[in-house]
Amino acid sequence: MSGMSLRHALLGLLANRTASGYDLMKLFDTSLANVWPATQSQVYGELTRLADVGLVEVTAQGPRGRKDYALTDAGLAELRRWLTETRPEQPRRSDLLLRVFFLDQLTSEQRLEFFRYQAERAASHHAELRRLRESPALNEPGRLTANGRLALEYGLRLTAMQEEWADWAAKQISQGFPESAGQS
Amino acid sequence: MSGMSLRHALLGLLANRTASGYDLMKLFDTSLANVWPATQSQVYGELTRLADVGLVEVTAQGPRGRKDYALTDAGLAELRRWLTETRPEQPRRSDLLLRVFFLDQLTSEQRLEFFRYQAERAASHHAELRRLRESPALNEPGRLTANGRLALEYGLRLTAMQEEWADWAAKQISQGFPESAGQS
DNA sequence: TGTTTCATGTAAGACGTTACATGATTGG
DNA sequence: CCAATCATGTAACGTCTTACATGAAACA
Repeated sequence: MSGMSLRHALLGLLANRTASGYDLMKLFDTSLANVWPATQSQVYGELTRLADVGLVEVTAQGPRGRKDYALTDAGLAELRRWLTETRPEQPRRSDLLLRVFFLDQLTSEQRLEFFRYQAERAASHHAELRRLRESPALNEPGRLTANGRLALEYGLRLTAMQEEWADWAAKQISQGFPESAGQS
Repeated sequence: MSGMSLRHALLGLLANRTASGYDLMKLFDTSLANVWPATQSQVYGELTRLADVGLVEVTAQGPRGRKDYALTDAGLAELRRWLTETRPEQPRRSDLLLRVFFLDQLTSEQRLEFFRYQAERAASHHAELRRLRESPALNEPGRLTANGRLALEYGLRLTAMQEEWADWAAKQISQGFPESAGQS
């Protein structure tokens, strides 16, 4: 009962306009791809559950069994409650940092390679986000895009920091730190 | 079959010294708490599975049914394979950025408060990590602590960046961006 | 003798992923 | 008429969390 963020992502998207499960899927693959990916399976399942508890409702049926969902008053209230009364949790698990803890299992050369790769990957991710910032989709006015720019700025700063850190770590290692622990 | 990082966390810890499930739990609660938390339930279950596939083995039985586990040759090989032949994935979901996408549901005042809180929280997390850096546990020599310092530096840079970003976003908002969208 | 610490295990449920399955409609 | 797109749904499986359950040994 702690997370449920997929649910709130759906409510948030429906606050803008009504949409079908199919429409919502596309939004997850485009605007929300970098902050909260979701699969088709999840979207349809959660929409049914949301309708069951009255946070959304089907307002129209289209061709091919299409159902248009809209936010109910209860749904909007729940969205605002989530935004104001609950606090975001930062992610606790890092695949990257876990590896860093066990890096003494490798040779200095391999450790260097590890951080060089991280620096490179962060740099290319950063470049990708810079391209996204200049893309036309982000520069037309609109609610989601205004907020999206704030999120994008986070990504730019994060990837910049990651590159600097990896460079720093590589330098530490090439200066013989930590005392070349070697294998067992 | 993609992740399995809990498995590798256990292998990594057992590369240092043999340990019981109980010992490993304590290590998860201390050294790995900030990079890969795990519950008692998970640890015991995964240890049995690791023994089943021969990556670890029980080398001694102690009082109270205690089992000491050690890494096998296959286990060490798997640990090194994971470190060198697989690439870390960065986390894709952010509870924080998801909220940012829907912030237009709030008033400017509430949005300001949101970012002020984020700045504050990042600052206090940063301070906590600085305290950890000066703590005696981090300053005795040892394999895990040398690597831990690299991970800690990441945390310090991350929290610093988060505070700067939140301050920046608050400033954007107080300058009337994005054009005070208001409620529906 | 009683409490704390050590020590291991199982079960139920939420969430997420991948794959399977089905079919209508549109457009060339 | 055929292919792509639109559109929804189910099933199996893996991981993680919370809670339940049990008991031996140490120590005061």
